[in-house]
Amino acid sequence: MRLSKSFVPTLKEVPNDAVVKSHILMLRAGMVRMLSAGIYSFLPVGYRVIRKITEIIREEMNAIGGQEFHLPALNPREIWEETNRVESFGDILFHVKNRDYVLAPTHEEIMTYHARNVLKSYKELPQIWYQIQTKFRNEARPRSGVIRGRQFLMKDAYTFDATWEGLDIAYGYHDKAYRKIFDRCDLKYFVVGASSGAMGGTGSEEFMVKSDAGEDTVAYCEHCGYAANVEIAVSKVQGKKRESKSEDLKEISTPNVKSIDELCAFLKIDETQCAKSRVYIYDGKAVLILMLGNDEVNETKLEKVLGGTIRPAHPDELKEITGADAGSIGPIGFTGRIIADLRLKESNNLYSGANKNDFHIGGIDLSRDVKNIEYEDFRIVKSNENCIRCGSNLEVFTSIELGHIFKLGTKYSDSMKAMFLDENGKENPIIMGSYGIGVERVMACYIEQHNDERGMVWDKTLAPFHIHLIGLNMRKQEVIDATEKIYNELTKTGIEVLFDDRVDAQAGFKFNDADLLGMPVQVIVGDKKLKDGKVEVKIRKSGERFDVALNDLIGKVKELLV
RNA sequence: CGGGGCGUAGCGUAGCCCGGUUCAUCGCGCCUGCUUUGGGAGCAGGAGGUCGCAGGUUCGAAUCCUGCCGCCCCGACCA
Repeated sequence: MRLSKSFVPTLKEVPNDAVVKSHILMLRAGMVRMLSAGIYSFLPVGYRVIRKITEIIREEMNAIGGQEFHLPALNPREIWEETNRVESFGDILFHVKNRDYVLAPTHEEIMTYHARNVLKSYKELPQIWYQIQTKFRNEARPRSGVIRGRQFLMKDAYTFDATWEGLDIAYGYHDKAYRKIFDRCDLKYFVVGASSGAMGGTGSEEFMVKSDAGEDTVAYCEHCGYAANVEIAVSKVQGKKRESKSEDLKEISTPNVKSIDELCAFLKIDETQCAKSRVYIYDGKAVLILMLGNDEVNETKLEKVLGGTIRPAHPDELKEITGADAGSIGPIGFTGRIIADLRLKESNNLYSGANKNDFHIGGIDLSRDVKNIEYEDFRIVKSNENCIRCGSNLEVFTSIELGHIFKLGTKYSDSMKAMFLDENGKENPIIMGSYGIGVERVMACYIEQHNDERGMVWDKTLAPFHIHLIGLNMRKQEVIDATEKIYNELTKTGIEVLFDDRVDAQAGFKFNDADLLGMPVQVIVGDKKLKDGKVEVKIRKSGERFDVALNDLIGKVKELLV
């Protein structure tokens, strides 16, 4: 492709609205342009990367027996009514105004629609169906450029099996295929196993990439691969040791002391001698949660323990329930259910609120003084705590979800009546799985992981072009002749060349564009070196440059691109 | 949907607080000509703006007020 005739609007300055590295670089390199919040156009260079990614996905999906579909984005609303997802998606689902259609946010319903009444016998199963297409979701807040959009490309696959064992096999295929895909894309990723949530399935895994632009907070152990969303993550953390002698309860005047830090400063004690109180309302009743020191309550864990939705008590409720305001609440005298974090198990000599403003109580022995106390894990795991599995250091960071594989079970086949007959002539719902990959996210994550201060750094696999050919002075006939020849010969051998043949661009301008765009190998042709029959080759990743004789160039380039 | 920020030429910006001969600034980019040609060139000339939109206050509004729209960030939400 010749730059002089191409639309590659590179930018020297960083556009105002871009914050995330990958977004900035994609804009600066002329790969994408925004049309509206969360809606992006891919320009020629950017689209080439999308094509490379989708081709890898396609190859790996085909390798496990996947069959590619092309499905409508415009769907009759009534199909979505069958699974009640018009309601469950709510505002996320785009509705067409002048006809009863919705824009598909995913395609379980449509695939199931095609499966039902057609896949009727166990003999026709299993099947793996997939598509790589645009999805539409009315995200309340699109963000981070292409990473969370209202319109985005997704590879989604669906499996149809006659048995649960078959589903396990299909799921295993996808797990392997996904690892191959992300490995081939040269992404550093990790896998978070999660027990299924609202989807009602029996298992799922998320493929994640560490990134500041991420939306999920994850605890990860580099050493053994333990990874869990911080909502459910656990670590090995020391509890408070029970001291040999329990002191007597004592009420202490603590004027204007509200936080644990203030209490520690006031009494000159350590935070690990304090039990922090939090009151939640569950099922109309108040529950007191005790945490050691400044540990935060993990509300997801709490909901799991209690078995339903909770909310923090309002300030006026606190006063009514405990007789004190936040900051002076504690277990002594609290009449409702009390659950303490495991770190506090059977602790004594603790300080906590007195349920009386401006007073705290010391010498609390949970075993002695708090009857019917329960213990559960409520902590939010923090960085540098020890891995629950291997004891190494845990890291806590935000991540982007690249892909998700999911054992759906019969949720959709049940509600949409997609049934098959088994060997015994008995009718059963088809057992399904669903498996997604965010295509733009693969691209954004790659850029997040492969860039330097000069721009993007592509490896051959995903690079929009293999070679960036630069003619330094395109007014000189010898440079024109040499670059044209190189361009034609490289192209002929199947190498993808971006040819900077612009006449009016300065050398420095071209170098900077080439570094920004980041093709793996640059071939630089100037009249000075041409006189000696040589051109310069630069390796983008290492910055290394060397001269190559014109006659050896094709061979050398091929060698570099292996 | 809550909180915060922003909206001036293709991009990045000054001016806004304190309305008026600095009122539409500057850099990059763009066009023409000449020069230059291995790390975002030099000189000369030039094009490009409903100051997000709509009202209002005022003799006078980019500037003050109200409403709306758009974009970004934080939060809520997220199969």
